[in-house]
Amino acid sequence: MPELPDVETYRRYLASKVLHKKVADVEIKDKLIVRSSEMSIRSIRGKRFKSTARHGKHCFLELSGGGFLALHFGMTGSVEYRGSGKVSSEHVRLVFSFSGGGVLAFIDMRRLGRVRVIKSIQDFVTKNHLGPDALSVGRKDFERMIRSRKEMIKSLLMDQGQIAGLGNIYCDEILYHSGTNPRKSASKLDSSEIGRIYNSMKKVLKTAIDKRTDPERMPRNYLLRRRGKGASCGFDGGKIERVKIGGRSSYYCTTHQLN
DNA sequence: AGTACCACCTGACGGC
DNA sequence: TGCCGTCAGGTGGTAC
Repeated sequence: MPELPDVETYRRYLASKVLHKKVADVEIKDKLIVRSSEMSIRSIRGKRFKSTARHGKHCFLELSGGGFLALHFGMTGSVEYRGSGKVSSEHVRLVFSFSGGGVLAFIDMRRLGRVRVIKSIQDFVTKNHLGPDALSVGRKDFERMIRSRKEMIKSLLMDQGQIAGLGNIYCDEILYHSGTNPRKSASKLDSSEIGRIYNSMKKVLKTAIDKRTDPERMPRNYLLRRRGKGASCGFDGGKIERVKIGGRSSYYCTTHQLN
């Protein structure tokens, strides 16, 4: 479930579990997810994780001696630390074991995740054409970006090259809160509506991170708790409908998002 | 530039 | 029970 709030939750989890521990061994259980040389991944042996960072849906662990381990979770990726014993999942793809005990596993059922070693986050962001992080982008830049495009607002928000971090679930959530039809052309949004989208984006992301993306803890009226057959809007009881946008299922309220 | 597909992957679920 | 299509919160490529 890895969009920005999930990845931020993983980042905090990693910061609390694996910092400053010495990596005693690295086990690559699935070569498919390793997207830099196996050598570079193996060379983490003997190093420590110094700090954590995140940009959009990418999580970074700084390595002692330079460089970063970059994690991307695809559709089903996650990380799990065990102080003792083994990680039980049958989809463990990569395992770091620490001196003095403990293991960190990268788990990914669908194998769409990617793990690599990089030199600098800045270069990585540039090379991968990532836009500014959705949590740090400023209102002015956000509005300029929206106004420069004609595509459907949802597709635009999903585009990692424009803003990094938003995926299918949270784009729907944000537009549901701002009362914007997901199919509306970005260039047709006026300043006040862009402001509503911007504010919804920040609020939704912060709420999700605060609740650690646990659906049970999220507010009842959130759309992500109402995806599915015959659901009704948490604001006005309107009918929630599903349509395809950019090939992805999109849910919206046929009452307050009709514009 | 915007959109519509296809591909990469695995698994769950509903219909017959 | 088995098979089949569809769907799933990601990204990258192609072609019109």
